[in-house]
Parts: sequence; structure tokens; C-alpha cells
Amino acid sequence: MKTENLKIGQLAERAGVSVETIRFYESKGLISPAGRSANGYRLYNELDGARLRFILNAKSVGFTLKEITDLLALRVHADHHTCEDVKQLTHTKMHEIAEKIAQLTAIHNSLQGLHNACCGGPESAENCSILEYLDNK
Amino acid sequence: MKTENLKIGQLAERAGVSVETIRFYESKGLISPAGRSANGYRLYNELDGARLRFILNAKSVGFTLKEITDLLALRVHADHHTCEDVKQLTHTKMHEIAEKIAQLTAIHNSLQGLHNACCGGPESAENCSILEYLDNK
DNA sequence: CTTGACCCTATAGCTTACTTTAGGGTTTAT
DNA sequence: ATAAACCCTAAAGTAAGCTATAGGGTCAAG
Repeated sequence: MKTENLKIGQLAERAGVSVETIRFYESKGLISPAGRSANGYRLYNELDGARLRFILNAKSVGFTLKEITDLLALRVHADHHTCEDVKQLTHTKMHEIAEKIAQLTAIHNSLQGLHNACCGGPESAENCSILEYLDNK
Repeated sequence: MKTENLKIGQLAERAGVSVETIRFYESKGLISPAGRSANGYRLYNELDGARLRFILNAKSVGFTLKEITDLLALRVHADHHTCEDVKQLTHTKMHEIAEKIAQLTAIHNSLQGLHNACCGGPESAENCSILEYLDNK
């Protein structure tokens, strides 16, 4: 069983992120290299790679780095936690995202209303219904 | 015609923002007091109040301070601009918001999928489908 | 033996919209 | 006369997630 040792640039390329990003994640405690070479270079193994992919996947579904820290703890000590614990985190996050969507939808509707009311023509904007709305709302 | 002169604290209270926020907006060139009292206090009149409300209304429909700067220019020099100019800004903003909503909706759907797949029970998280997804996606 | 492509650390900068802090005058009421 | 409640400026701090810069080792190729 031969452990592959990747330098940071190789890991970065495979993961599709910059080396600075990996070092940044390390500074935030999200990931750290399995070891260091004699000259001080970071060396990563497959477990590290999997962990980085986990981080990026979690990010892609909307988790913040802080939340990913929690998820990583659950992942590493999965035997000490339940599915309920994990599901709770996704549930909370879903609610947050649903709220953001609701907010943005409300804003979008407001703008749509303004947009529909405005003639949008080459007339002077002195009586523009959008500006008036923003004045008097 | 008597001009009311409000000190910053009074304007802030009426508008429902902090005095620091008003000074911050001033530093960004969004608003400035009609004058100053002998002792250097900022004094605001009704026009300033209207301008501040305009700013807050524009913010509430999703415009950034930078964009509000543009809207204020249109508002102040409405006679030099057309409804088309104004409508263009809201149109662009609507597209941006629609895109954000689409992104968040996609993320929400992903989470929903994870959420549905997870038993959420008191079982050990060692085989939790959510963690597995985040590993293997 | 030097050039280029890597690697290292530490620190600063970016974006947005504020908030906080530090240090000091002013006004109002008691 | 003093304390509370305002006002002022200037600068630093906050959140999130990086990106960039400075200054300096390491390594393989030609």
C-alpha cells in the first residue's frame, strides 16, 4: 500500500483551487497536511485529498467555512454522532437558504412592480415612477 | 416657510438608522447636511430627509450604495435623464437578483435531496448518507 | 551555474456596509 | 458645577473568504 504524497501545488490542481486557498483553509483549521518533507514542504495523502473534497462539496451546497468545521468534526467522529446530528445541520441551513430566497423574491417582486410601472421611454425622468416610488414609498 | 433644522441624532431617529450610519453615508458621498451650526453640528432640512429616505428605500429593494449613488444622480438631475436610463438600472438589478435566487434554489434543492435521503435517526453517523454524499459527490 | 517553477512564512489588502474606539467639545438640567 | 446626553473627527475593527505582496529557500533542467 503505497501512500501518495502530494505537494500543495499538486493537491491544489487536482482539487481545482489555488494553493493560497489551501493554506488559508489550513490557517482556519479546516485541513492540515499529513506531514512535511525534509525541506519543510507540505505533504498530503489521499485522506487529506478526501477531506479537501469534502470541504469543497460542503461549500458548494452552501455551508460556510465555520459550519464546515462542524461538519468535519461530525465526519471524523462519526461513530460518536448520530444521523440526527447531521440532519439537524442541513435542516438549519435549508431554512436559512429558504429565508434568503424569500427575501430576494420579495425584493424581486418590488422591482418588478417598479419596472412594470415605468414607461421606460425617452421621456425626461422628472416624473419617472421608479424615482417617485423611491422617494415616497 | 420655516425650514426645520434637525441635528444628526434627530434625523437618525426619524429615519430609523444610527447617527454613525448617516455619517458613514456622508463619507461615501451619498448625503450631506444642508449646513452646520455655529458649533459645527450638522444641520439637516426636509430635502436631506427626503434624500435619506430615498437611500433607505433604494437599499430596501436591493440596490448597493454604489448603485444608489447612480440613482441619486439620476434623481437630482432627472431633467437630464430619461425613464429609460432609470429603467435600465432596475432591469439590471432584477437580473442579478433573479440569478442569485436561481443559485440559492439549486443549493436548496441539493440540500433537500440530502435531507430526504438521510434517515435522521439516532443511528451512528458512520454511514450517514449526507456525510457520504459530501465525501463522494 | 543560473533560470524558472516550485515551496515557505508573515502580513497586508480586498469587498460591503457599517460599528467601535479614542479623545474631545457642547448643551441641558439639576 | 457637574453629570448626562449630545455633537465632532479620525482611525481601527468586523464579517467572510480569499488574494496579493514581500522576502526568501529549493530543485530540476540546460
